[in-house]
Amino acid sequence: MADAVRVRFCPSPTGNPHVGLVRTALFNWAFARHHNGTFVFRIEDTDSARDSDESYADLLDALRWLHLDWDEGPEVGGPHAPYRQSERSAIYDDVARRLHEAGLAYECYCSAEETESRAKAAGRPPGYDNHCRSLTDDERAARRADGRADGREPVLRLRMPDRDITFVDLVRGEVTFAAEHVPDFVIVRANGRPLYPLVNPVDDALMGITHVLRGEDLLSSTPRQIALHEALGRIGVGTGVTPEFGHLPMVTGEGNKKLSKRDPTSTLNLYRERGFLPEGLVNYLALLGWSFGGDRELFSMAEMAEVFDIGSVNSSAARFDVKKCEAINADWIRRITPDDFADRLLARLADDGLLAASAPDEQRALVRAAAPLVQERVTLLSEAAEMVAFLVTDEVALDPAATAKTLVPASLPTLEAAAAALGGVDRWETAAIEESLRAALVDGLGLKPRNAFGPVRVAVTGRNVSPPLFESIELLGRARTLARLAAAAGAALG
RNA sequence: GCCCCCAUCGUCUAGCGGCCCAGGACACCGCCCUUUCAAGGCGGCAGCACGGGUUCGAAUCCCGUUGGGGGUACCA
Repeated sequence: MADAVRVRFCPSPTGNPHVGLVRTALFNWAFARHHNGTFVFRIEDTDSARDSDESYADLLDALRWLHLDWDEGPEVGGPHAPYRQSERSAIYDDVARRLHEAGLAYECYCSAEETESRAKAAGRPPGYDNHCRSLTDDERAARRADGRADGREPVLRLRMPDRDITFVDLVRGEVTFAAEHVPDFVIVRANGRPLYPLVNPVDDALMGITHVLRGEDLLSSTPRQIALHEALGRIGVGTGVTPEFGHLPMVTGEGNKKLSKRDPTSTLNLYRERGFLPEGLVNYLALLGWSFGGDRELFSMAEMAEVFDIGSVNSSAARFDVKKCEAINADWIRRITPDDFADRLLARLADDGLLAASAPDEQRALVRAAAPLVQERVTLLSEAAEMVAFLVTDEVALDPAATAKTLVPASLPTLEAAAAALGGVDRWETAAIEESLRAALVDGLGLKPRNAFGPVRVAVTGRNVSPPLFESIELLGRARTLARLAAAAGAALG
């Protein structure tokens, strides 16, 4: 199993997870599952100034909610634990020391100002000029003495090979960076703390990662990582095999800019709060840069994993379209079983504080009975909850806009006639309810159905939008229905 | 500035030389159904960025232009 696929998802715990991050996790997950490989989850928390435990917890919670299960990583462990880089500093210190001793990395005292002024003086574009790379021992000692005198500690830079670096990107094909455009880069800060360009490849090497699938924003850092992998191979860290790289297209927002954690519309939690199903969100995200084939757009994660092929991933950026995401979610709401939907609706009601934990079983039963009626007419779980809320309260909350428009003095006769008709219904069931209401309002008062049932709907459900009216009335029961009709009549009078 | 990547309807995409005067989905616009909202049905609008090649033949291959994006940190 030497060539078993091992991929990783390695976010840094800063801020809220966003949908672009989720897409990267999803593609890694699908790739691993497709190849019966291993999906490693690693936390890159090497920047103590920006990392937070809260964000770390959010990350785990997010992956769990999305059903992106990991084989190795936080809370599940694995042969390469620990999986939080903040707990691996001894490893990085050791590797950095060995790279230095092997002459593959060197100390550099150049400040940013020095580097900049040298570039300007030489008429070169900004960037490090490998100044300290080829110092003689004497010169190096002098730099060190100078630095110490100024109270400065050196950074450690990796020595880049003097050749162009070409690699075959899994989604883009061959990519080449000329040697002169990739200067020696810092792998350890002056304060001794390792940097991402070091720890990321070190852990990939140590954890036996075979394929690196990440965002296109990291494409130009690839030659540095390849150089580092080669250096690691030389000092015997890891397998000595450089992983293959695949750069996923950016997920963009308005203005076609890369989605950032600061963009509120990109925050995963926003979609959770709005009542997206994880299946719907994931399904939509899969469509960003990849397609199932055969004009098919609706599929489960398992189905995706079956056919996922990194080579067929698009190379151009994709815009996150909330409308389309909602449409896919709506399809998913219709796709899950009625029982499943009812369970999630109940959970949502509880989360929204609309259904107390102590609520009687009859209320839960009412919601279950109403669930199929709303399952085919909502886009989000939050809408469904709003739509059935009238069933689990004694007094319905009348929507002000609906009330102002519909519960007007002119609708008084309608409400009274409806109450009278419903009071006389023998068998309290949908068909009889509809029959009596039609007879009283449409035939009796000569109203158009639209005008006849509008006030009744608002009176009973509190809103203009509700589950089908007659079914709703049946579920609500006679007593509560009549009470609401009476209350609405009062509201109609002002 | 320099480096790298990208380019099919408004958006996501199918298309990997002839099956395409370009297919699907979302959005949008009509109509039907209808107790609201949906769902469903039918129809419509709309695209190969531009210019050169290669070829009997190009959305598909090559070059250039333009446009967009990413990177250029002692962040990740």
